[in-house]
Amino acid sequence: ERVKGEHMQEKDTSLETGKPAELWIEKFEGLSKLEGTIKQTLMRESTIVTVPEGTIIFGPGKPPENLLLLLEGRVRVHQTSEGGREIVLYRVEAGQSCVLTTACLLAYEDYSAEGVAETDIRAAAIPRPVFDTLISQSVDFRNFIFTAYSKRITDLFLVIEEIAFQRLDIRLAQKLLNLARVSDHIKVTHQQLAAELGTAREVISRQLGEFQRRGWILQARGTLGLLDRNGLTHLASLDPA
Amino acid sequence: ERVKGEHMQEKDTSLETGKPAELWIEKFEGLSKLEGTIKQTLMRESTIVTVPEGTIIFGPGKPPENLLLLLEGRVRVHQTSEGGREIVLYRVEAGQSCVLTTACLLAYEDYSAEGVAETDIRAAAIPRPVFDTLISQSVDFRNFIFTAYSKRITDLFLVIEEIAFQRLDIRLAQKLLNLARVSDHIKVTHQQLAAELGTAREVISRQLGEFQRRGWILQARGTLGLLDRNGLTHLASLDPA
DNA sequence: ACGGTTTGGTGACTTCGTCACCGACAGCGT
DNA sequence: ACGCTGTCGGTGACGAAGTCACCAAACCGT
Repeated sequence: ERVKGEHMQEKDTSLETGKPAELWIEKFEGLSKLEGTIKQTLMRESTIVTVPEGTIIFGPGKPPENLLLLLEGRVRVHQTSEGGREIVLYRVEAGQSCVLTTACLLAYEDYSAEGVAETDIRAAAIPRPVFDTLISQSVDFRNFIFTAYSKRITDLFLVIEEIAFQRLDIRLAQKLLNLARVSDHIKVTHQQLAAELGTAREVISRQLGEFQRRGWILQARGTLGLLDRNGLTHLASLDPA
Repeated sequence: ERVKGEHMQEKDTSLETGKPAELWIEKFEGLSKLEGTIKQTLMRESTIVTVPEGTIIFGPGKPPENLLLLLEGRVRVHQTSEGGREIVLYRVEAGQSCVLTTACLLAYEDYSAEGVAETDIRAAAIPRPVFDTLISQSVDFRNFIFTAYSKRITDLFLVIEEIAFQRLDIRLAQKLLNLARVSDHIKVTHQQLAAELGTAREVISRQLGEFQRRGWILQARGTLGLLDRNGLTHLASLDPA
């Protein structure tokens, strides 16, 4: 079950190929305004890595030794309880840094969270020593990192507020709308939705059944289609004032 | 209801009084090994502040402009939902830094959490510019800060795991044992316990009623006493394997 | 085509959250 | 002492959510 993808394939585009160094730094809002020399250090000392979908980037017993800056793809960070239940904590999108890896770099203590590549990924890997240098030399880099930490923390606050206080049908409706931003057709199993919301599969099944009875969605094995966005939107906007 | 304690009373012991500067740095495990010059900067540029119990240290609309290092006392960080329900996110004890204040220093976005002095507090306040200088100049200070962030994040992971997956009676038993580490007599209301665990007061009342029926505790208005630690301990150690 | 796995559907039951309401107690002013 | 008021806690009824056991249909590899 546990997909043990092989380790990252390192590839230094600036040295091994004749191509000009990729200007990936510009993809990061917080990094684009770095001083020129800092940018150069960053480009020179970091490596572009690619990892295939499904790879476990970090997790219990897998301390990452690099800070990863995501260029392409998406990483899901989730936690699995003893009872086998799972909850998604947050996602890291392209253009963001995967801060938990730094948290682990400084390896305070064991954590039970795990980071998985949800898609094929391209990322810039910054070795610990370089990270340290950059932090000490650049205000902007510091801001970038601290901002990333803050975002994670506030994300977690949100998750806590939702699982503790928000009704499940509302959260599910929100999640569906979110997943359906590209297309009305979503490819996801009940089990996956349960993990997204930190609940049990049966609960999702029943709730989706209700949504279908109301004509909001249409279910099929492994997929579901939105029929009535308005119905969902209305429910999703309901607050327990 | 909302206790709007007056603002911090600043008091620079090293300048205003003839007393020798307090060696508070040694109280912090991560700071005691700082280089001498860094320590001096820290001592010189920071201020000792005291705040009375009940003061709201930071919260929505109250961006803190200092990094606080707690010398004495305890800070509770909690979140209140629209519906008026409350949950305790974590606590900052003496010897730790109140990282969320730095998170807010870099003011990523609004957060709904709030920090309250649970006891009278003495803390060293480090202004933003000094914080920046220290971060850039000292590896050890960086580690201290990053470790603090990591701890908060892993704390939040724990909270999420508990509210999502753990039975309430088990969590309550654990909380009671935790509160009763000094004395068998705890001074706490059902409402407060509900906030600790992110649930409703009625649920706590019923659960405590059950505990009492089993002879584990004895209730009185605003307090409760432990009669049978073993019973509680047994329940608390029950895992949903 | 076969057997195993994944997916999802269902009923019965427990636990938890919500709502409405009530009584008991402490503090306080007169 | 008396009543007033706000806090604290108890309770019943109900709805929402999680748990358990089990089954059926769809899918997959060989």
